Amino acid sequence: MSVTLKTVAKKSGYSVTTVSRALNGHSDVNVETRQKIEQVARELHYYPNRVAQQLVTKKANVIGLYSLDRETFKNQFIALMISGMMDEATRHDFNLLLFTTQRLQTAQDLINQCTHRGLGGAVISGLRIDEPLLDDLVGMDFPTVLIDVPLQGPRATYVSVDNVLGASQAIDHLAGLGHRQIGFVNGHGAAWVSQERHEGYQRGMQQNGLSPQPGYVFEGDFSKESGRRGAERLLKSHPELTAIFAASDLMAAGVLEQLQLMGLDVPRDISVVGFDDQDLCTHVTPSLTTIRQDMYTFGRVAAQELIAMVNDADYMPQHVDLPSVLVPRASSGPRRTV
Amino acid sequence: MSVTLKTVAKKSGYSVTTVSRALNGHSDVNVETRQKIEQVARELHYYPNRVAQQLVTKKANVIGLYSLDRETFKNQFIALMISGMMDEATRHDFNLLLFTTQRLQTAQDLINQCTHRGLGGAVISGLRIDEPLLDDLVGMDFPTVLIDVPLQGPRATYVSVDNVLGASQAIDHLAGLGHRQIGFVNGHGAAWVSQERHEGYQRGMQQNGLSPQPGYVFEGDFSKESGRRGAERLLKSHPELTAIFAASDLMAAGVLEQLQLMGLDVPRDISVVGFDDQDLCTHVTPSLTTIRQDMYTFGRVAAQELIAMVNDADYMPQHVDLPSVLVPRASSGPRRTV
DNA sequence: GCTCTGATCCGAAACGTTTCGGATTTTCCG
DNA sequence: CGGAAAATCCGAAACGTTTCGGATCAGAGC
Repeated sequence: MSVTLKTVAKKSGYSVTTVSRALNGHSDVNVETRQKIEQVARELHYYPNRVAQQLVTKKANVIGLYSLDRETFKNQFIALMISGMMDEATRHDFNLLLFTTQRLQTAQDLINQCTHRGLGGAVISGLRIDEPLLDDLVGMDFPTVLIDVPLQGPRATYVSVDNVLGASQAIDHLAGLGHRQIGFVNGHGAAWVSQERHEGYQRGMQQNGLSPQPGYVFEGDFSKESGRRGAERLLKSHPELTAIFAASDLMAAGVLEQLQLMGLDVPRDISVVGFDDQDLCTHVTPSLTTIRQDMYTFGRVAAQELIAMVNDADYMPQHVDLPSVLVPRASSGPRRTV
Repeated sequence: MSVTLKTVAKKSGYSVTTVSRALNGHSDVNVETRQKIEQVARELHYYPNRVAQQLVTKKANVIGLYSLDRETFKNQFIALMISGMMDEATRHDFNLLLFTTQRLQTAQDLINQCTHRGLGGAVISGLRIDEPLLDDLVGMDFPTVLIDVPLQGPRATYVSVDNVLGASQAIDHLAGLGHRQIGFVNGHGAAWVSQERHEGYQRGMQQNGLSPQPGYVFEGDFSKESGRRGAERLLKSHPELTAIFAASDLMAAGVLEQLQLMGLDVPRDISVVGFDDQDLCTHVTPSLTTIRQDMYTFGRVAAQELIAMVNDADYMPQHVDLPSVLVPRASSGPRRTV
């Protein structure tokens, strides 16, 4: 059968206890003994049974990623995040468990589910800002890291970029190119990042001495189609616009498509800036100027904070704002001088 | 603390054994007793501890996805597959574990690692065809499903599309549009799909009465950059080409870029067909005609076969060839009549 | 010589579940 | 009514690990 501590004990002539302590680096075992045991363990290809380990220590070396929005699986957002979490998890010898849920239960149920699946903590992605569960979550004694939803507690934190800053960087960039009438295609209001990016848009406009008119803002839903609709609507009612900032690359791609459909040349007639820096930025023509957020690092940092919490009950989790950087490409250019 | 079988037993007045059997639907427990116990369990919010369950039953309700090629995390390939696996896993009340490994060990080591992490079986993605581990894998008594690498055994199978057919569909499409000189930008030879698609290219040419010249084939590496190089090289040495088939969408995007750089109009001067049907097909201009393979279903089917193997030691795993379908878009058109 | 200390090892209990084998009670049938 | 069969329940062992509380022994200090 499989090789267990008992097998190693029998072969090496020591007791199960000693073998365990030797392999775990405890101090009360002779150095020669330890070496002999390690030797035998290696020969026998011994791996500790994580399940048994977990059962007794109750320290679950497992973290989970709870994804509430299945749509995100269609873009590379989630894949890069998973990639980052995985690297961090293997570095700490943790396992990474994945799951989704359609309908949400109470915070307590969610945590019960996690606990009994053996999770030590969870990263939750795709929560809506109006989720009632959110308020309860902060009080729970279960390590949690949220993605792009603000929450701070003794056992909970979140990671995001400074979306206000990111959006204002986009506006700074456009204003620097001479644009004064800048439209904004936002994501849906249930996402926290939408609120933040909207504020960033406003602040950016003001900082550059421009007046953000309410009519310059269109609320989309992060889909490409909504980007198209946004561009159409904004330009129909405000033909004076010379630039559009979209709160996601996908929507920006829709904007580009629609503008070209309307016979406008980007960036000669009108500039476009997106948000995220997904691969599609370089596939689209013209290539898309955007605000980059590094999703791989999102995953790493989230996993890092989570693991720190799991390993140390007293660890005070830190909120991390990752940097957002402007990536200039071909879709933005100087304002056309009439 | 946490509520266990013992808690329920004490509260309900029955023994741990009976509670366990009641909750698991065994027949030797009175229907009234069962109801009473279920009632108590519900009141107490009892969830069985999966870890303890796993330890004793040894039936691990956990499957894993082993990803060997980190690059795939950059495209949506893997995300969709994960999504499909997840749905199938939750449907069967299985957990989904994720991990990668940089360097490969022996098949035995790999399986040991999996087993001791509590995995009941694994989906392996990104294996190279020349991987020495591959030969050993077929003999192992560990449920395995490979993605896009052929392997059949009592405890192993693979899922893929019929890549020969897929590629020949692309050629049929182009030949049907009147093209006779069709170039081929392939992926690297270490991928099984490359060999298959190459054969499909040849077969497609022959079926349509065309002679596949060796010089019409360029070996890339699935990257966009290699698609650009491929287009450049092929057209420099064979300017008579009126169509190019690329073995992935990403390479096709590179081909498109290069062609436009060379002043050629797609599809007026030259047609392009890709493979995969990733989202970028619709972001690129002109939108990309391609051979669609449904990665979400890849994941579902892979998980399905795997779970069947885990649940039933006698289950004979089936190889599944998913359908490939041509998705005509704007990048392919009739051959230009001179 | 006697206790004390430190080094080294081990037995047994515990984690929460399933299951084997048996115990007890009830029902059924000739 | 006797006994077999069925229904219902339970004790104890097992899964593989960690850890608590010793046990043993050598050497040190007096």
